[in-house]
Amino acid sequence: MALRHAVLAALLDGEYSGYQLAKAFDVGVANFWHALPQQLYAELAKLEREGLVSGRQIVQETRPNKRLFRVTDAGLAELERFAADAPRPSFMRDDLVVKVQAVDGVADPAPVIEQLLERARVAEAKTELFIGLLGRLRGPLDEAEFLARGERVGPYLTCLGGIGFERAYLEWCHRVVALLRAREEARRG
Amino acid sequence: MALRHAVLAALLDGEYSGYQLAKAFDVGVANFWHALPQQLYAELAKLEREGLVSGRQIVQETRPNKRLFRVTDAGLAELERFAADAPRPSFMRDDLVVKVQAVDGVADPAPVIEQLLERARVAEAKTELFIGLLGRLRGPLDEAEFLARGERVGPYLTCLGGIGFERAYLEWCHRVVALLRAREEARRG
DNA sequence: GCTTCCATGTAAGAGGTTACATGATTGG
DNA sequence: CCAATCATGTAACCTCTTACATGGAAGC
Repeated sequence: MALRHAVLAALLDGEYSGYQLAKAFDVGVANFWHALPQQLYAELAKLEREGLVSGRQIVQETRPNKRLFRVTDAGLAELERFAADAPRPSFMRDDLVVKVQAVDGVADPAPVIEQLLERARVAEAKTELFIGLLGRLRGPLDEAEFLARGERVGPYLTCLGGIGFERAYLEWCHRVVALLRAREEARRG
Repeated sequence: MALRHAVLAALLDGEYSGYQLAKAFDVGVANFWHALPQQLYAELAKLEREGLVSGRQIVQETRPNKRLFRVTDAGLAELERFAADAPRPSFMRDDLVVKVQAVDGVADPAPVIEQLLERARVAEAKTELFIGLLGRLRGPLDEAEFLARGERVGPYLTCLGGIGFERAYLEWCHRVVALLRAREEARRG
């Protein structure tokens, strides 16, 4: 039951439609939570029924109509309650890590190496994206200034976390690839 | 459908019971996948029905009987197939990150700071655990030697990844805590 | 005596993924 | 002309979590 809180947290930035949220929670982008569009539409409907968000219809002519949502006072109270709750520990569940764990049980490590390289490219792309986002968040201020006196530092901090995570992942990918290649050469040569 | 592959990967090390696997996939330890005991018992039963693992009963006198499982040839083939499959991207889903994202929407950041400090302690404890595990995995060899010529480097590599991840998380926790505290002081003073 | 460890499950419910459905508009 | 973007959902399915159940042995 934390998707609801992720949605509420995202809506602290302003009004968004399900579609816009879906992009923010997308596979390639999501710096603090991931969810599919279907989940978001369902969750928004539920949150609205419970009075934690309120939506208003925007009639558009050249495009489909949309509904913009904002957090209600009850929603803010729910977030406050959530923040004070004991967090459930977060879990590692990553296909690629399982493949590396199993890498010396399989005959051919080549596909794993390929996937590590692809994941490294993804990490680099995400990092650049995040760095751009940091710049937009902090506006004209420099980082120290923004962090000390900016109004909304939450997204900035999670973005910094995302960069740190991606850099750690990138380094690991490179290290594992170098090692698997060295072992392959040793085996053949 | 990746829990099955995580189980197969874990069983590459030798024969284990559901109970032993449950400890390895436990909340506090799990360095490459997390799962609850119930999931593992169910998954092992399923894997056995499908012939990917085979179990043998160990009758014990002072303790309950147990079943030890090992990977079959069909299981190895399944792992091989899995390793070559396109990986599904791994997702960020972490309560604590959501709380930080929302931290400037809530009145009192104190509980979030407390949780970040606790998470930092967990990261340190896990890191020590992982370092101990590395030592046991590499045995008498030094790291370079083991990585170059050791037989089973998969678990070593995922453990290195776990250490890198925990260190990144730890640094982020410290940074966020320092910042939130500075802002609290500025707000009050 | 109380807790923890060993050892294995069942059942119900919450949460997440995959597949499907619709339809105009904008860009290459 | 084909693909992507905008915009919102439903339905079926799979996975994961929570709660419950059992019972002896070893340690404090």
